[in-house]
Amino acid sequence: MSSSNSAKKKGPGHWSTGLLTSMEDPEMRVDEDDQCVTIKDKYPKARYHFLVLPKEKINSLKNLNGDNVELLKHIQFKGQEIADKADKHLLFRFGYHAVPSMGHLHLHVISQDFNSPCLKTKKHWNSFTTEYFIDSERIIKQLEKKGRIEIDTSSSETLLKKDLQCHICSKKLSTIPALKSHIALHCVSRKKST
DNA sequence: GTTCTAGAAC
DNA sequence: GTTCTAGAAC
Repeated sequence: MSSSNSAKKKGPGHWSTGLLTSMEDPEMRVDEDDQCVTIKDKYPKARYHFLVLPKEKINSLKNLNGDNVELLKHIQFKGQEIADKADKHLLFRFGYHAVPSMGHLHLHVISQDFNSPCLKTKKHWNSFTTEYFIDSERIIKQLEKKGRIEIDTSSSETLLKKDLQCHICSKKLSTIPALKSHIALHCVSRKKST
């Protein structure tokens, strides 16, 4: 009896649909316009970590075609605007994960300090500091040129297992805590010193 | 994507 | 002994 769950209330759903839920929650929205919504990442991997999502239902990079170029340019512009508003003096990157865990296309807008307690694993680190993180500009150029995005899933998996390496000076570190202590010494994730 | 935790690594 | 990683989650 307890196994019947055809109730009208819809539950939280599978974890991978979490972004859609967050997108629709007004309290999560940092910014919104006719084409896209910006939210804070629920588990930020740096001091500033936002996600920009198109309102149009696009599941992943593989679903993009030449018609989406203007939308992607708009999403990147929005991301830059949000980053600028957050902190003009911090370096940010704007890009997509090669193989994201969460459904619905999302641009990561992330400051390059990577100073966050939510950054805990090798996968976290490598997903933002190796080629697993694909800059928005590259995605847009490839879309303009080829009309679609090709991702090599198996080589992406390999990237996540790479040895830990500082994104600024390339020093190799053996553990996450050692890496975190190391990057804290770099104060160069700022654009300028005034 | 996260949480939890066994056991590897130190 | 503690720290840290990595794999299951029904």
